Amino acid sequence: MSEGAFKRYMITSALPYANGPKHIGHLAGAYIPADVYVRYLRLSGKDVVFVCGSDEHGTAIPNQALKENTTSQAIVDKYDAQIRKCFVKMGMSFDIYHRTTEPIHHQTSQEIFLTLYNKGLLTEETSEQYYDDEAKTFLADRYIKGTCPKCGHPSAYGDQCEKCGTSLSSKDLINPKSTLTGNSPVLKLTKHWYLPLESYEPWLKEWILKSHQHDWKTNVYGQCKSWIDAGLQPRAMTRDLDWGIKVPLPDAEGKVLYVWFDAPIGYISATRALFDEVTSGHYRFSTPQRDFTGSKKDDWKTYWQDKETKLVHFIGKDNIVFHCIIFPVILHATGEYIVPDNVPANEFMNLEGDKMSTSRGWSIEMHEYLEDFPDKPDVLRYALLTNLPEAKDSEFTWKDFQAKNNNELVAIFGNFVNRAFVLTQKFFDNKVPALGDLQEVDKKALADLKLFPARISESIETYRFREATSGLMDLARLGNKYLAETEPWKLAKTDLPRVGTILNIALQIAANLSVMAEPFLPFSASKLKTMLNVGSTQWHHAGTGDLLAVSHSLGESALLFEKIEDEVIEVQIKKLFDTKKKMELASQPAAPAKQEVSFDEFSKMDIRIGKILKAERVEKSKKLLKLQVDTGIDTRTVMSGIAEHFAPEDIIGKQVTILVNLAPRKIMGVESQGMILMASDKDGSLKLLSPGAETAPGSVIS
RNA sequence: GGCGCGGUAGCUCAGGUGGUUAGAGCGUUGGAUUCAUAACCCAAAGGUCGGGGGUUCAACUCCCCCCCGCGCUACCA
Repeated sequence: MSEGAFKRYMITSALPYANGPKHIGHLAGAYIPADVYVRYLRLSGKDVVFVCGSDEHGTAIPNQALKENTTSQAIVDKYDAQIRKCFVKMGMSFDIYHRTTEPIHHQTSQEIFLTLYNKGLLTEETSEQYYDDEAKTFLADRYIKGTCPKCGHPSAYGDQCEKCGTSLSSKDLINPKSTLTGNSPVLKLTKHWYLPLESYEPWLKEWILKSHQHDWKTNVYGQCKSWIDAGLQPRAMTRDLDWGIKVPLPDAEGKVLYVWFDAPIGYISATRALFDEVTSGHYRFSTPQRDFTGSKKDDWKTYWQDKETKLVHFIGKDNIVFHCIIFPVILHATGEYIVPDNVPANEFMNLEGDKMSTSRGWSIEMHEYLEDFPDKPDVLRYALLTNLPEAKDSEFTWKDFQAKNNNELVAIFGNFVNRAFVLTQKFFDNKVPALGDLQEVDKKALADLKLFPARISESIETYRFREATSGLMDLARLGNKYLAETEPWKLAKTDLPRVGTILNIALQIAANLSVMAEPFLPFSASKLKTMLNVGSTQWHHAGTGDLLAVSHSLGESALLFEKIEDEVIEVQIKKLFDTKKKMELASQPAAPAKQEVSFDEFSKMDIRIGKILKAERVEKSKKLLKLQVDTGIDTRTVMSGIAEHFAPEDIIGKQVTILVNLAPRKIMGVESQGMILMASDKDGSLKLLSPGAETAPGSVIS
């Protein structure tokens, strides 16, 4: 459908899962592009509602609560607050940021579930599933490990063996264990309600494969086609869990709606909550970005049920099936709702050569960035926008971030604006000078300027945000080039009116930048408007050379962007590696157990407390220290490979554990008579084993 | 394993339906300039478009095979 066919826009960004902090990859995937799109639509005078909210159900929430030793509610409260705050600081212009734990969402989800149920569109099925008695919960396949029946790999997951690649069902596993408690789970009967996706295949084929073949992105279309061609299966819409939305049926005790059933409905609930709040005046979650005066409580329906509404979901590629197949089928099946016009899913953004992962400590989390760069949300927006993973996975590096800031935002955009301001202050008392006769170069600049709004619009409307962003920067380039060609600073002494004409045009370009930058760099655009002493201007006014009237007084000038020094970037890179190392230490499993030994074998070892009397480096050796140790029995020489971990002077006088009856051995020409015992930490560092309190040398360890 | 998306200059990436000398930004080198946050402006160098076959007057683009990365399948944007 063409743009003109729609009366209003309903825009959603993927609901972030409130089980942990979100990182810049999430911003690049579903948030910044959506915000640019929405800000552009608003500037263009379109009727648009933009919603998001925290996704707070699902099994991972109680699991995270277990990990942090708290309640599920506390987990979602914590991360909802954190994510919410970060989005505000990043300039995300949601009309509402809601929560799926809110009653209105429970109500909406249950209503939709019941609509499907009452229409007879859900099927009931009873099956056996593994149950963990101690955790009192049914176990998803991912939470069961056991021996692979094919290759014998001892820790295959319930859904697939990672060693041989066979896809499994948890019931195939030999000796299954719950990953939550380590217990052997038991099989229990349980009833669930399924959505028979396969019966919507004809409709999906018509809707996606035929009507959206050319306007959906290839990655999205291909993924959908793959699902549809493979043949769809019934999918359970309920789960056995005590955290979530109760299944609204009499015989459904202890069952909740599947999180992927309720989460997308969160978009609808959020819209409902928005209109509740703007009509009642009680603002809890909404931050309306436009005037909703005259709206009615029921207006949310227009945005979700009227065919003239254009619905667009911004998501990451991992969510494609839910937003393109399952949720649309739910919406379609109700017979009441519209389905998305487009789902411009992005691929993933990598970081410094590796996948982003919060659990592996390899990410830049929103709150961390904002703590370190509190006044630079636009710089991150820009760095992400110019490198969005629109067609394939992309790569974020700190050096690139610095270069984008220093070479583009500062050197091209900020610098152009500054040049125009400084010259105007110098020669025209900070007032917009009059426009005289136009020369070829002026006409050319104005003609070029005129092309920008349409060019950038075109990119945004076809979801090419990277291209749109570079279009904006090209406008600043145009400004710089214009100044370089006209060289007003040379003419000041001979032809001031001519200088006025040039600066008038330069300032008009700056004013255009303040309008067209708004979707991309909202904070800087607003700062620039203050500098120009102008209010907001609609998109369709841009492209002209009369945004500023002659003699209009400019406001106080300031630098729009500032350089980021090398040291600042080095700190960030170091921080990244430090965090990664910390997480590795915390998550690395211990080495597997060694073979069993008998007590007799163990008691052959003569392990004692000793005291280091002397320690010196061994020449020509990097690793060895030559130690004199008081073993209680005697004083003996021990060669120990610890020179990379301890300085000799630091360990003199330390009590250690020593194996005294190890066969002597010549090392670097010196006979070593025993072995100092060490703990080798996960990062490879060594730790001395000392008694908890001063102990007499020679004390036997058993 | 099956399926999907990618593999294009030193780096990060564009190249909708095959059509003149394959593009941008950054980086590099050279020039010009000094109003400006040592910034801007101009120019050049730099690519057997992952590898191999095929279709065609013509292939980065279409088809087949192989290699590599990522994703989905299997609740992280």
